[in-house]
Amino acid sequence: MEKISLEQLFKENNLKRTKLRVALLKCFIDAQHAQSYLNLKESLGKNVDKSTLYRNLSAFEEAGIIHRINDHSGVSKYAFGKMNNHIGDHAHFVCEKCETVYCITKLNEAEINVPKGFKTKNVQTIIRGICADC
Amino acid sequence: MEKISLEQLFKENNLKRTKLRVALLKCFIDAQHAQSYLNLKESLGKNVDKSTLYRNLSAFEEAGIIHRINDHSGVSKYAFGKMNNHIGDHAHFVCEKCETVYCITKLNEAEINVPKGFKTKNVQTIIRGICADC
DNA sequence: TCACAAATGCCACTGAGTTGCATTTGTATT
DNA sequence: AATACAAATGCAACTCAGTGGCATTTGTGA
Repeated sequence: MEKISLEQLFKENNLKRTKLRVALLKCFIDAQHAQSYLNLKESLGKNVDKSTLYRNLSAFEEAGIIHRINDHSGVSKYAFGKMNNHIGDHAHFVCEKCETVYCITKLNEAEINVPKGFKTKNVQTIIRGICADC
Repeated sequence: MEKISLEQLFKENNLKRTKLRVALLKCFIDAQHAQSYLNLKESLGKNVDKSTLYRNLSAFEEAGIIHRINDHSGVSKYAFGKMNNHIGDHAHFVCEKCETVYCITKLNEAEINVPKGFKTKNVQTIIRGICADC
């Protein structure tokens, strides 16, 4: 767990330091798991605007501050840190009981046999199972 | 490519043989790639009812005749055959240019390091890249 | 403190997928 | 073949995640 300077994050990415953004980043830093729009809205208080929140999530994602996770639940989840697009570098574990999404790093590289003529750019892996808490 | 008896499929799964279902199954048998709701509607003619089509897709999925694929595009795609839920058994290749989804079988087993206390049930893999046709 | 782009809030919209319900159709039985 | 009943269909209205337009507000650099 390394220390993060919010001010630096904003500066580096040409993002204005608004109250919502500070609160939002804190949510991500505090969160040990991936957060959905609803999780975040809950944490931030009910009076957060949907569009604004989604726009900030997109902005943060574009800046590489967070990454979006599709866990096949139908709602996107977001987690702190840049999604590394190299093969076998980043996987997501979805608990079938509590639906919590964990980011799993340093997954062994999987040798993927794609047919001739196909070019692999990146591989995303969803592992379903039961987490340690359940 | 093995021969498939439609009648048998219907019988085995207690599904009534309706015109739409026959046509729908033919779409899947003919299709070399995964099909979205819109693809199927296109193939079947515009006057197909949305609910009915979706209900049939669910019925076929439940019967194990087709499987649903989440390729992270926001729309589900469906392909003939049962999705095998064993680790490393079935992956999907999504072309970044034409958005076609290919089912890739016999992918080498990936050794997944999940943290202690986590129990893996199945692994789904999405490979993004460029297909042979693009 | 001024000026302006960027961010916000509100509202209406899109698009995938679902649900309730009345009508129709496939099939098993007489 | 006629019947009877469950299953399938068609239609309309709905849910829910996420987006887009636009007027207002706010952060920041000059």
